[in-house]
Amino acid sequence: MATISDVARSAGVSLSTVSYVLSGKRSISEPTRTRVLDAVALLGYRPNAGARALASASNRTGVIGLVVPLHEDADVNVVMQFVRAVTTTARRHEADVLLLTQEDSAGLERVTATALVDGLVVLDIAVDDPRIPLLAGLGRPVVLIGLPRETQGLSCVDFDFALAARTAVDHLARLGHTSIGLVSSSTSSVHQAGYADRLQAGFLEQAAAAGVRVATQSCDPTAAAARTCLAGLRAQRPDLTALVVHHEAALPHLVSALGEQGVRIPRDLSLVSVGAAGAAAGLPQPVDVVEVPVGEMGRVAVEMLSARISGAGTAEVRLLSSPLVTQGGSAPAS
Amino acid sequence: MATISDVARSAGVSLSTVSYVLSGKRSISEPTRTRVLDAVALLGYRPNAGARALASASNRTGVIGLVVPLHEDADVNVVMQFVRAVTTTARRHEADVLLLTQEDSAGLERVTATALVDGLVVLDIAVDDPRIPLLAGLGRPVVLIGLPRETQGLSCVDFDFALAARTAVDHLARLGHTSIGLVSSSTSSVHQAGYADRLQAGFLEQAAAAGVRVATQSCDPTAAAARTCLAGLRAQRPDLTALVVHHEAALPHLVSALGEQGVRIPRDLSLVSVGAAGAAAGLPQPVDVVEVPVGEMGRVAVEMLSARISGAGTAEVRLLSSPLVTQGGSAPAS
DNA sequence: GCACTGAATCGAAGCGCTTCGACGACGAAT
DNA sequence: ATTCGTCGTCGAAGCGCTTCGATTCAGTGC
Repeated sequence: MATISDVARSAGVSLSTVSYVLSGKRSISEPTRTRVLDAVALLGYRPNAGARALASASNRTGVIGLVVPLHEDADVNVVMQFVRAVTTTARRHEADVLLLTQEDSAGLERVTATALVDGLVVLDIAVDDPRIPLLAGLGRPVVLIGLPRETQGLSCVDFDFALAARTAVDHLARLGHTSIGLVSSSTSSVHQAGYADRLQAGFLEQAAAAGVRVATQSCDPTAAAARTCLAGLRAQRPDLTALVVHHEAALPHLVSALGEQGVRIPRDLSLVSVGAAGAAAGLPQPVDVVEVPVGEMGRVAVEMLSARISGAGTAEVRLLSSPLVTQGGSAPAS
Repeated sequence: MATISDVARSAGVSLSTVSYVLSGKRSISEPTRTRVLDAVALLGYRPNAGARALASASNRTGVIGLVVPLHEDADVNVVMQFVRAVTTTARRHEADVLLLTQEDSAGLERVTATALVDGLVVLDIAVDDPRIPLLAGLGRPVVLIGLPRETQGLSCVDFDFALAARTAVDHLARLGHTSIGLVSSSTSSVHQAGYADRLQAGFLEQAAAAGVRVATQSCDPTAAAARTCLAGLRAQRPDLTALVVHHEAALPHLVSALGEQGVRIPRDLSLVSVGAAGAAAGLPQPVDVVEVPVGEMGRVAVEMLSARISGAGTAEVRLLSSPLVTQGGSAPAS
């Protein structure tokens, strides 16, 4: 590997001149600039990332850490969407991504204390996440994806699940539906993350405001569970004419089950799904959706982190929202 | 952040003594050792990773790069299994993982040339992968997961798909099956990767050797495609009594379709799946499996990379295999 | 008693880079 | 003609660490 002094020698200038050509932090005459750049190209010189980080006043490594859940009941599709958005956005900010798993709890300390990373994006934050004190004590910028109970001094990005539910109920209520069911996930991590509860709160609030009767039921992502879930809802409210489904993995099974039972969407039942992009694609029956903008959340998280790393911006909570998209999944109540 | 000189001052020793206590590369008296370690604990000292890599003779950063496909038709489940295995194995080798996406083609050069990583694990290698010349010219250890046409001087890990197919056919032939179908994936990336072809070659070879009649058909991972695929196979060979399925995503649809058509496994049809771990779990009918040991492949890749980074080992190709596990998916031909 | 060994420690060099303070040269202003 | 400011460039310091002699101080053998 060529070093900066190889370049300096080859171009017949001093070390510092090469550095200034490359950083642009001082003016350099055009002929010198060209000679240096030619030497760089000739030697295929790339500055050593470690040395650069060591020497620079800002002390930045250009690497951000991404902490992902790799346990069983994390939705791999959603995690992958985050990963994709975070890595591509990081690249736009001249940063690379170091991957940490949630299980490697010592990793947070390790990569920040040893200055491997400039900051962290942490996925899958629980309402009472045990890592929060640790993260706060790291002395490095951190952005959480998720909404802990106490957000004082923390940067957080999340989707406004309560608003999404209110939007869905409002839409259905305006169509004349007066009895609406809610299907949510039954996995514990989803509940620890709190967003299921926030969504349900929004659902109930808007239903109360609109005078809508409700039924709620959790569901596992299997065909059998979907049938049981539907039966449970009907037992609670035989007059159900609409469903809000907040469970991307169970959605296909629910739609199939409805199809098998001869329930036509939207004629017999209106259905609104709240879930990650693509979750409602390729289903045998149409559903309306409020899309959880997973990629957007990852993008915003990196942008916030990047700002904080460069000293700009302060801790803030950003709740994203997205519109309900009708695609034939709902109809006026008959 | 405390530096090594803070520790030295606090312990009343020289810089180098602290370094030797921490690395164990020279003998240090017990009292001094203790004083230094106490100071380290007191100050919460963690050596700066960049400085360490810069100064050390080995020049290692303790970071390996992992190049993953993030495009649409990559199976997220499989990718995630690789990621999990690679990160956990890397940790056992004191390394962290930097994530690169396949799309970021300049990334390979960037992270190696700037000495961000000590080596690379590259997933999803195509038979004629355009990155191979680039990877060879990097001057850093690289382990490929997949099997390119030319493996000269390259470290590769893959599953022996041909052997898996021969195993499956042999198993079925011994049960008296004389007409066996093969279902494979139709996505182009699967074929570029070459393993589908290797599996098919093994399938045909063993079938010929055992005097078994065959039918082959590709399939998309949807319910409709599964039905079409089965119809296609029956059209080729109305007497089919067994199926080898090499397509984890289509497997559930195929099994459902068979169930709907009243085909009982294993009474009416024997079915062997070749696919990633967990792909055959939770199906409504039993299937036998030859498991593609995705996690194992990731583990072996990191182990090989780790050896090459520390100067040990030479380029080699490792083909893993795994046994056929019978779990009620096959029965003697009637 | 003396050179000799080995254990324990230190000082200094240097990894590859950034950055600060000089410094010479030159045109503008006085 | 002298001073001043700018521009372009250089040298040296230093980021935090590892590592290679060198040094000191027992302890050993003769």
